[in-house]
Amino acid sequence: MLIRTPVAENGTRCSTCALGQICLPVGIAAEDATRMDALVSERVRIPRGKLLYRQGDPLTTVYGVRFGTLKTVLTLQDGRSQITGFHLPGEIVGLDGLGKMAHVSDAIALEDSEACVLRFDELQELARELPSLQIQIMRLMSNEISRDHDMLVMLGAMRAEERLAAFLLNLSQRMSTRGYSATEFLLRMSREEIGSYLGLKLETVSRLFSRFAESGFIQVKQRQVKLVDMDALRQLVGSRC
Amino acid sequence: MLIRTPVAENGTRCSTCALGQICLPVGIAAEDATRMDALVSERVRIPRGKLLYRQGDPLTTVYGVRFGTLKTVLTLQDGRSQITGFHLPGEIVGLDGLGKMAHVSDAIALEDSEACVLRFDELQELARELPSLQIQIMRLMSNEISRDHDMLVMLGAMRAEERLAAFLLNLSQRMSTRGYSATEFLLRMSREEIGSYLGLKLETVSRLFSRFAESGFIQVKQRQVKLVDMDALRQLVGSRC
DNA sequence: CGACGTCTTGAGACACATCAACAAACGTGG
DNA sequence: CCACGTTTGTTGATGTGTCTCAAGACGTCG
Repeated sequence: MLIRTPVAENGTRCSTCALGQICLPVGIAAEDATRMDALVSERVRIPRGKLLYRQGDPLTTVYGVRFGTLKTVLTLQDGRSQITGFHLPGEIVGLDGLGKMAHVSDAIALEDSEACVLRFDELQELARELPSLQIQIMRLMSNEISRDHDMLVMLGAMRAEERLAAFLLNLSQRMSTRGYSATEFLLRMSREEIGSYLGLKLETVSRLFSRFAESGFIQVKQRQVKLVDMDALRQLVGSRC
Repeated sequence: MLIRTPVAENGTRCSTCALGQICLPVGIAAEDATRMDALVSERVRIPRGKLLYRQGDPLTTVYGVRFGTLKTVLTLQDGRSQITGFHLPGEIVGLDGLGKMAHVSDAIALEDSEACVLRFDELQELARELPSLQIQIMRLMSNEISRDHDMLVMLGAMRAEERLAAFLLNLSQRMSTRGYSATEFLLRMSREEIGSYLGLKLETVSRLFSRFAESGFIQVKQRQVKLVDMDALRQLVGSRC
């Protein structure tokens, strides 16, 4: 259904990828990185709104986001759903399903996106030979656990205002790591999706945007946001995250 | 501060541990499991209320709970805190700090407990030689991510009643895997701790217990609970988790 | 026995949800 | 390019689930 394209002989792979300092190759020596190139033999394009994988699908591959943005969504039987993450270039998605060898969430593109396909068995195999890769995989998973715990704090202990401020600051930080402006960016997700992620309703999110704008913390025009007073936002959060 | 005891030459180790089918050795062949014995050269006792590790501590070891119950807590600068997990025997704690090589939460004993000390570098080393151990570590981490996502759904999309029902069912299931009764058990945590975990106040938790008891779903006497009508609880949750 | 921590229960407050109307932006096909 | 329907976002009025504050009961342990 999705278009899978083999990577050209001389195409960009891990060892030459611009995301090298964010993605899987972090901390891996140049000579080892070339061995990782064999991992990425194909990529998938995911048009906006389409699913990369679906809850329950057998898991044989995980994915590295190459460009675009994905969301991962967990759906309850009664139809209620929760977005568990927004995924930017350089992030690995699908790791949550490794334990069951089946995907436990849906992954959906928020804009036209592309992902590197990583066969899990090959990844496993190579990790055995490259200790630094093994460490990096564990580090990535550990960081995801740690991020999830931060989210638990947000949902469990913060008020709506604090959650949105933390969300904006977190996004800002991630955009900036990827070479984009830390203060001005385009939200790829709707108010409803932000709400789902933060455990709020879209109306609440919308009101908060308006309130933040009135207070002069941010400027908003549709999905284009500009963080004007990051310190004020930080003060709202009061702390880490 | 905590008492660390070397494991006796002929003491119980991984290959002979009763928790073998829950803990690290899952899926590892008998002859390989004996090699894991070398990993567990000491154990720690954590008396009730004491910390096993603290947010910010450098991470050189992770821990396998041997008996007792631990909670992991994330604290914000303003003092608010969130319990990110309750940990029963056979569970590995500390994995969330691997990425930063420092602990990102406090681990505190809810009752007198004991944990196996696993040096991370040794674990890493052995995982390289035993592919099945490498897989098992990844599986454990993946399961933790997946559990955290389930928690996100609870905190983001469920009402108080549903959260408590899901909590009780989850605890029931975990007790039963460990050979305890699935319907009758002692809560090792206070109402306030349950509340912190579920993103609720202790009064709300207390009221819900009373309400569930009135409805005949459960019987409660202090921390002793008996699940009388599990189907009713499942219906409350309406779904998975 | 008294002192302390834990739990229960009630009354009232408040943050966020719900319901509803409208406005703005977007996409599509003529 | 415009007209149209659809999706997405804004804002207001009202409702409600959970929190807050408070008092008292229970259980535990010195």
